[in-house]
This record gives sequence, structure tokens and C-alpha cells, in this order.
Amino acid sequence: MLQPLAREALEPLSARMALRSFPRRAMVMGKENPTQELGFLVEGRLQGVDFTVDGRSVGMYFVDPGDYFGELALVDGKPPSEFVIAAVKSTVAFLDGAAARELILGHPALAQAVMARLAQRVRTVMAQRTLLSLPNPFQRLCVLLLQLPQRPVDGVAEVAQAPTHQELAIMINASRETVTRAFQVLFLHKVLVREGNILKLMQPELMRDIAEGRADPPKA
Amino acid sequence: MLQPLAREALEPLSARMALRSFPRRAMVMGKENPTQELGFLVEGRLQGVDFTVDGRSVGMYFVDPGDYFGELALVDGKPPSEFVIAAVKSTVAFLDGAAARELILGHPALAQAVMARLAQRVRTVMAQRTLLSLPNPFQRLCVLLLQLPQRPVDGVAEVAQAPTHQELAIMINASRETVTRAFQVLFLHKVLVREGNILKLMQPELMRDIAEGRADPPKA
DNA sequence: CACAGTGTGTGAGCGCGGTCACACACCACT
DNA sequence: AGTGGTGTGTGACCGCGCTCACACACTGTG
Repeated sequence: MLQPLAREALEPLSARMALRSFPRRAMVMGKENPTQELGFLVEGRLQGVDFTVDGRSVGMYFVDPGDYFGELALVDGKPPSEFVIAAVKSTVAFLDGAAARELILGHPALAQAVMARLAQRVRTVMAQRTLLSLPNPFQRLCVLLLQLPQRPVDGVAEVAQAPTHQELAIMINASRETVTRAFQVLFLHKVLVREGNILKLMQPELMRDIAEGRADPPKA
Repeated sequence: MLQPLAREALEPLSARMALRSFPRRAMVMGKENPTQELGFLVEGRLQGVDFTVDGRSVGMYFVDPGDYFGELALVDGKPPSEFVIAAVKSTVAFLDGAAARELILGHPALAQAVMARLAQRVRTVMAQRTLLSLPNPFQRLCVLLLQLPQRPVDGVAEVAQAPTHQELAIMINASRETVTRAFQVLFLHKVLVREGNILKLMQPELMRDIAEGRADPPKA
């Protein structure tokens, strides 16, 4: 985990943590759930989502293995500001609120880490908001794809467990169809290659150029 | 200020704070400015803005008197994620980073407060992001107007120092003209009344209905 | 095997809002 | 009174992307 904790402090912790598994699309953490707890994603991928008053879903962030979530409600005591949904079958380790609270209050280093974590959250949400001001859904898609966690394999960046078009669409304020069409163009120009559900970014520089408006979004 | 501080602790503080005044449109805090400091808005109104890579401005949040800003860079040491601009002539009290750091580290209650502040920032930015998923700029404008700080006068909510159309536009991802036209309609239907640069919300319930899609955005 | 369920691909149509081009009101300044 | 700057109001145009309506591929499941 992201916590700079001594080994000996970790032992009693694991006793208080509960491992749970969620099928695709299951709600991992509800928006009105009063029970505050910290969740550590062990495996899979989650998506933080909210809903507009008229029922559209809004993508906030992705949670990848090793990340934790739920720290917002923990520090301010209010109910979570969004839902956390399992994008794929996932397993999560939960630490109940009381234990988490005494943990971070007891260790100043941890308090500092949580602080930094919150700061990082602000930054990523702001980056996401800046992304949304790009006029072209094509550009927004490129920016989003570039900021997905990727690992280099044979010199090409790969995105594992590629999100569905729908999941991407709600992140960039576009319709599912628009995302599909954008992907078509990217495949056509060999900027992206899909193999199963891993996505290879063949020309990340070009994507960056498109994202930043230096290169025109190709038409067809 | 928002700080739960004893009076005696405040005395030595004021000595380390510097009061500065900014004309309209001046940059109060830069994005690449390495000097971390905490700013307390005494008077006026600021706007946190960022810019997309292609040069469009993006509105993040407003800062109203009594708020403080710059805490992000303070806690994680990275440069600020956005610019802070004076929307109107403003005066700001600055506390340099070192002093601010020792202050909040010395008082656990303050650390807690800053923590809560960060959490609140996350929530407002997320709310802003949810707002952006509303399909209609009209709805987005209503939501934004409703969340501006307002004080009741003779039973009607008033917004003082109304932001310009341009400032609002960059908050809701719309063009300045679209905001102007939306205002026209709102004035026409007596939902809003403008007196100088204070804005009276005559029918906040209707605005809420429009915002939440229960009522159709009036056409003309 | 048929079957549903889910994700993807694709066309047609159309309306909203961005952009550009103005005009005008209002204020501060000297 | 003139003069520039800034904010607001308004029309015309047009293209992008949303919506709706499909078809199809690929699962796991009875």
C-alpha cells in the first residue's frame, strides 16, 4: 500500500481488515452509506462515479490496484461524494473507520501521507476538469487515454483491462457512440491497436500532439 | 478566518503576514511560482483558473472574503495546480510557507482543519465536474448561480459582486455569448433581476427546477 | 444448442451552441 | 467633452456531436 508504515505496525492491522470480492458492476461504496471505511483495491479496477440530477452518469476517476479510496468521508465525516463501482470483478480489503482513524491519528507520518493523498485527489480532479474544456471529444479521449496507467512492454505502452467505451464516455462528457467512432479513427491510423482487452499505444507522441491541439484530429 | 485558533496564538502571526492589494485581473498566485504561501482573502473576489493546452481558460472556483487558498502546494510541496486571479480589486494577506507549515504542524487542531479544508476542496471540484455533465448550458448556469455565495435581503437572495459573463462562462464550459443569452431569458421571465452589480434571485425554486431538469429551460 | 446479456460498430437526421461580426452602454481618466 | 477600455446585447451561419435506430460479435449459461 501507499503507506510508509513499519512492518510491526502492519501485523495487528490485517486482523481488522476484511477482504471482500465484487462482481462486475457491483456497488463497492455507496454515496449515502454512513459507515465510513477505507478501501484498498487488491485486484481489478473500480470507477468513482456520480450522477447528475437528471440521471446521467458522470465518471470521476479510476481506482487501480494498490490505490485506496474512501478517505474523503473518513477525514470530514460527511457521506461520500460519489459512488464507487467495480468496473471489472474486483477484490477489496476494507478497514473500518474507527481503526483507520486511530491509525492515521496515531502516526503523524500517516497523517502526512493522507494529507498528500487528498492533495493528489484535488489535482487529479482538477486535471480532469481541465480536460473537459477541450472543445473536441477526440482530444479529450486522447488526454484520458494517456493518463490511464500504462506499462511499457517491448517498448510500447500497454493499457491492461481497457475500460469500455461507455466508461470512457462518461469520463470525457461524450456519448458512447462518439467514443466508438474516435476509436475507429485511431485504429485506422494505427495510433492504437487492440489485442483482446489490452490496448497498445503505438504512437503516444501523436496522441499527445492531438491532445494538445498541435496536430489536427484526423477526420477519417 | 476559518481557523479555530486561540487569540494568543494569533498575535505573533499577524507580524509575519503581509497585506497586499491587487487590481482587477492581476495574478495573485502563479502556477509555476515555487514560493509556497498561504493567502487569506480579506476583500474582493478571486478566481482560480487554469488553461488548456490550446489556450482556453478554465474556471475552477471562486474565492470569497474569509477563504484561504494556496494550501494545496503547501501540503504536497508541488507547484500550484492553477492560477489565482483577482476578479475584482482585492486585498490579500499572505503568510509565508515556512510560517504556515510550522503553524499547522504545531497545532493538531489546525492540521485537522486543513485536512477538512482539502476534503472540502475535493468535494467542490467534484460538484463542479458533475455540473459539467448537464447537457444544457442553461442548466449549468442555474446550478452555478445557485452555488454562488448569497445573502438574503428582504427575503430575496442576493449575490453581490456578480461575476462577469465571461467569468461564469469558463466555469460552465460555455461561450460568453451563450451566458449572455441565458441571462436574457432569465431576466425576461423575472427569474433574475440585476441592480448594478448585485444579482437578485427572485425565483430560486424555479432555478432549482430548471437545474435539475424538472422544468424545461424556457425558450424565449 | 438457443438464448440472453453485454459491448461494439454504423448510418441518418437535426438542433444546439460555438464562432464571427458587429453595435452599444458604461465607466474611469485627464 | 472626448476617448479608450471593458462588459454586454444580438444576429447569422454552420458544423459537430447527440440521439435514435439498428446490426453484429462474443460471452457465459440454462
